[in-house]
Amino acid sequence: MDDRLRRSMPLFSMGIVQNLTGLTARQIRYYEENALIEPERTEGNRRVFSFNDVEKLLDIKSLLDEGVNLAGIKHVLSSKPVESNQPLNAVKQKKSDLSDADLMKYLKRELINAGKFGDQARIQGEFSRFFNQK
Amino acid sequence: MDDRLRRSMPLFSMGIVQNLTGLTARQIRYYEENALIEPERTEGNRRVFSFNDVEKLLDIKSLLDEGVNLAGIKHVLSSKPVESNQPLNAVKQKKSDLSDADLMKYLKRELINAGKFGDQARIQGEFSRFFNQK
DNA sequence: TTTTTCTGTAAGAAAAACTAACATAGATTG
DNA sequence: CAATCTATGTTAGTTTTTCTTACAGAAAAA
Repeated sequence: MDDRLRRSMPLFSMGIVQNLTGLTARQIRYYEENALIEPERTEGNRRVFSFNDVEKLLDIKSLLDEGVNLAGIKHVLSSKPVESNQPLNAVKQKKSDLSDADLMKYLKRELINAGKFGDQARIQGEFSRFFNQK
Repeated sequence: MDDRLRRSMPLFSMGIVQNLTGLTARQIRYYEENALIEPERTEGNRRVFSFNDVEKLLDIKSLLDEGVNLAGIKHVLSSKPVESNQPLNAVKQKKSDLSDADLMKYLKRELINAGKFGDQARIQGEFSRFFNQK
């Protein structure tokens, strides 16, 4: 639960994600169009990506490099060890009587265990993916 | 080292940081103006904040809540990495341009918060700092 | 060959972010 | 007390970033 929330928290803007992944905006939007990712939106309709999204984009990238097409990638991703494919909205639904502010507090509280990020045990996790790009 | 890179990596746009910290853009810019943080810039001059920046902003926020002024906060932040090991004299030396009152506030705060900041945060890493705010 | 897939590019619009300037309540200082 | 300083709000005008939509084309698939 903690993990799912943390990973689906909207954090990164389009520009950042382009830098992080090396993908173009066009590609990223196309993958969204094909339901491979579901970034949140700001009030003004700007995309905001989560760890989950970025991680998926990196997966997509490397699978594309291997010659897998989008249809194949979609299958690979959907059969991936769950963690969380759920966008924040799904969580929001469950807590439907919470205001956004309350949800924020809730998230922050729930994310106490985010220290896992630094753990050796999670060396395959998203952080190493972000920062050990080759 | 790897850690330092990660923590100083530019990741977050202004809007995200406002959400993450609850501070206004005006405040954030003002703190930068006063050299409390040094976010990177995009080619187009937009700020891009690191984990470090966000963490500092959260520190600033909670110190402000405690009544410490920016001058005091500046000193607290600059001495933070070694806060618990630093002998009083060294602190006093470093803070020679602080008024006695400010120094008093600073010291009091250090005592009161001896455990709040450092320990848990140091163990769990920056993420818990982000999301464990109250 | 024809169609589909994936990405590029361009145009126009809107959001987000920037700087600079002025305003001000609450502290601090003389 | 008056003057100044601090920290933040607000507004205006500008620039950057992002958005959608549409058209184009190479490569792969049918």
